Amino acid sequence: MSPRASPRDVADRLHSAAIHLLRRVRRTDPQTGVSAAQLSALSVLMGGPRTLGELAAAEQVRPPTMTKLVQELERAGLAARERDAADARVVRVRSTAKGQRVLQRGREMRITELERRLRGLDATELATLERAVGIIERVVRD
Amino acid sequence: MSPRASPRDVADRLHSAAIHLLRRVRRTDPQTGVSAAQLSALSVLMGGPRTLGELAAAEQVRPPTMTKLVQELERAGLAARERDAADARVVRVRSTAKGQRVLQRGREMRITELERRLRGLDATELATLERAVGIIERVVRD
DNA sequence: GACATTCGTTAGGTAGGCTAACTAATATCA
DNA sequence: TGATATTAGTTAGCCTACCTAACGAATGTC
Repeated sequence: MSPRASPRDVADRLHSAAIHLLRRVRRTDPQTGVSAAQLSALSVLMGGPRTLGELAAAEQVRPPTMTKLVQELERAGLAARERDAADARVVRVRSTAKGQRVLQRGREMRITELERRLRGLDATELATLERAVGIIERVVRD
Repeated sequence: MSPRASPRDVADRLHSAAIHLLRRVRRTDPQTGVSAAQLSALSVLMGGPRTLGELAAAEQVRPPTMTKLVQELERAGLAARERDAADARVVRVRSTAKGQRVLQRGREMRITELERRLRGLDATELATLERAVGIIERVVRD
């Protein structure tokens, strides 16, 4: 067994790995027609409508950023906005059928390369990755 | 035990986790005065001077993007440009001593933010992350 | 010497992020 | 009840990071 890794070592390597991973998948980006930020927001909406604030929190961006992003999605016909009946301040965002189709297709193109590489892993490694992803999401969400 | 995750699911969530992780650590960048792109370019220059084209290729961006980036680095005194003696078309870029110091410090701030979050994990989780990072590095390296 | 190629820059556009300041709606409480 | 505070989202304005197209200057080729 290797000596126990310090949080600092893991942080350093995790950071580096994340950069390299994203650079890798980014290469196929232009072919998808949908940006990473849009895909990511759409995937949150797959779980059902969200208020703009919830979306911003889920995506870990500020509200004005999400306002713009949703405007883009709306213009592209991928999402729709509705005022809440009970509280007229809130804006409810939902993905359209088209949005769901595009998400499916765009996501596929984006991660196909990554997926192909993961196929070479054995079940144990895959399970480790899965657990790690859960930990990362939790740690980052905070 | 949850049903075994498919490579596709893991790829999807891993991709998403990487996006969120980098968004998070990027927030400390403004305090360093150096952006992520600049840090990344600087780290390439640590390996010695590069032509602008080589830098662009290494960073997987187009030449005009790198032109601007290097102009910023130069303005900040972090890198220097020199015309090649043999071929007057090429521009050779090297990092300055200040650039190297700033790279070190900026990288540290990013890592520290992440590290702070990892401190909350127990030993098992940290070990899982460590193994996962190794797997990711191997998978992405190709 | 004419032409093609290569390297880098300029010009102009898009997306994605931020803060500050605003409007509108709702909640609180004297 | 009416004044005040809080909350949700938008607008305005700025920045960085990317892109393509078009260009100038230097070099290579025939």
